[in-house]
Parts: sequence; C-alpha cells; structure tokens
Amino acid sequence: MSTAKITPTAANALNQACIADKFKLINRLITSIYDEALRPLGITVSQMNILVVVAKFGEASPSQVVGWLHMEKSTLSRNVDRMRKRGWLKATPGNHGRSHTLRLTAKGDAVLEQGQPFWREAQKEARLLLGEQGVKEVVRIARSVRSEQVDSA
Amino acid sequence: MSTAKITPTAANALNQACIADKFKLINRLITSIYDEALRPLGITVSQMNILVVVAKFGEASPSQVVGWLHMEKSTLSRNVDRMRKRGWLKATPGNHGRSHTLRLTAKGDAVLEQGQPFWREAQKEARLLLGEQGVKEVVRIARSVRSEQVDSA
DNA sequence: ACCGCGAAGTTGTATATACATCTCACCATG
DNA sequence: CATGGTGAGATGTATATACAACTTCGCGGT
Repeated sequence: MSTAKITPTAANALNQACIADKFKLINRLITSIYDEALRPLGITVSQMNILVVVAKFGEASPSQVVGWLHMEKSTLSRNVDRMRKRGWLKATPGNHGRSHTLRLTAKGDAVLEQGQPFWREAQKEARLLLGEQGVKEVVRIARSVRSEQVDSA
Repeated sequence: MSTAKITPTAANALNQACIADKFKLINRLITSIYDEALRPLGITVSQMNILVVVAKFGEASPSQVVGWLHMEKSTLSRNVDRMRKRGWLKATPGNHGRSHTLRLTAKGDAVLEQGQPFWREAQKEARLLLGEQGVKEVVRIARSVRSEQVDSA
C-alpha cells in the first residue's frame, strides 16, 4: 500500500509543463516592475491601467471598462472606490438604471501625465525581461482576446 | 490653462503600448481557466503550484519554494497556512534557526493525483488561448528567469 | 561570555482579484 | 396597474499578493 503516488520526478514534469505556473510567475515580476516604478506617484499599475482606459474612452461606464479589461465587475467597483478616495476619478449618475459615468479628475489627469516617464522606465525593463518575441506574443494574444468582444450594440 | 492634458487618442496609445495591461489581462484569463477546472477539487491553481513545487523537491523549506516561485515570503507563508488547514501540507521543525520543512500529506498527495485530469483540461484550454508560439515564449521566459537563480550553495 | 548581525518566518496592513448574493431601477406583459 | 425579469452596481466573503516591521535563532568576533 504505497502512499507515494507522485514521485519528485513526476512532480517536476508537472511543474515543467504547467502554463499557469509560468504565467503567474512572470506576472508577479512584471507587476512588481511597474508598481515599483510608479511608487513615487502613489499609484499602482492596476489603477493606472484603469485610469488609462477611462481616459481612452473619454468617459466610460463601469461595465465598459470591465468589458475592455475582462475584469470582474466587483473587482472594478472596489478599485474605483479606492481611486475616488484618492481623487483620481469621479462618477456622475447616468441615465439608465443604476448606471453611472466615470471620468478623470484634474488630479487624475495630472497623475497620468506625471506618470509617463516612470511608466516608460518600467516598459523598458519589461521589454528586457520578455524579449522582443515575448512582447510580440503578448500583444498578439491580447489583441486577439479583445477583438473577439461580442460587442452587441 | 487647458486642463485636458491627456487626450483620448494619447490614452489609447498608452493602452495599446502597455505591456503590464496585457500581461495582467491574460493572467486573469489563464488563472480563471485553471481555477474553474480545479474547482471540483476545492483547490486553486496557486495552491496546486505550491503543492507541485514541494513534491518536486520531495521536501522543501519555505525559502526554497519562495526562490523557485519568486514569491514574497509572506505570501507563501499565508498560502501554506491555508493549505495546512486543508490538510494538504505539513511542516516539521528544521535544524537551523527558525527554518522548517514542508512535505505533502497523504491528502495532499491524493489531491495532486486526482487533480491531473482537471489540470490537463485546463492546459488544453490555455494552449488554445496562447497559441503554440505564445506557449513557447512563456516557457522560454520562465526558464530564463529560473536559470538566473544565484543558487549560492 | 557577550553583543550584534543576518537569515528565516510571522504578523500588520493594504491592494487585486473573483464568486455569490443582494439591491435598485427600468421595462415588458398580462 | 401589478409583477416579474433583467441589467448594472454594490456588498459579503475568501484568496493571492506585496511591503514593512517584528521575532527568533544561530553564528562570529572580540
């Protein structure tokens, strides 16, 4: 009745093969590169991304942002809370149901402006980590995900 | 004194370029693929990865695991807590300082064994999402990160 | 023998994330 | 008009993650 079903060798093979293991590993590194670079501004890369998406749309409903980022609505809700407390985003009531509209505040605009040199720093480091081909693949995959949006008008 | 420094067009360019945005987007998708596949077992992919790493080493100190996963020691500490509560890991006191040794329990071994078909399901989906080239790049980058371990004996 | 330093973990605190559930406003339909 | 469904968010709860500070223990130098 051997209870040792999984040998170290077998486990090593699993670890070698697992895509999630590698993706999450690299994600930790990438996130820390950007978060560290942006730390002087007191904003995280997750929050900066949300800021950029709202700015890109000019104004946006939470569900629009959620669609673009493929993020759970409750996750966005809490991130927006924090960003409103810090004065980077404001929300105005919308027309339908309980929908509303997000916009950057002047302070949000400023942090986006001021963050750019730090962001570029991080981009450079990230490029170095991923390599030209790695960056190309990530861009390709993300584009593919975002172009498959159902986009029901 | 125009306060509109960042135009939607400029923000769109930032969003197009940002590597972290894309990496985190894909990471959310990958994580949800594996977590959903493993849900019947009541384990997450993060925990499964830790289990596999400990099994791969046979037995491992927290700092060894942290080194392999490039994860903050406090993050691992809390993950291990949860996994011990669930009975998948056990810790025995080590020889030096406050170090100790992690090992799989029989239950941990079993969940690793039983998880494999679900994991393979997820792998298939992840491969589909990333494409052959995408997988190759992720594997290459992770290998490069892990081979740069200082590995001071 | 002591002192201090460094390695290894733990704990406090905060953010990022997701699933499940609840609320609210609107709308369609009987 | 009442009612029930749906879309959009908010809230409860849990996990994953990191930084900072704290605790311990062992070791080295004097």
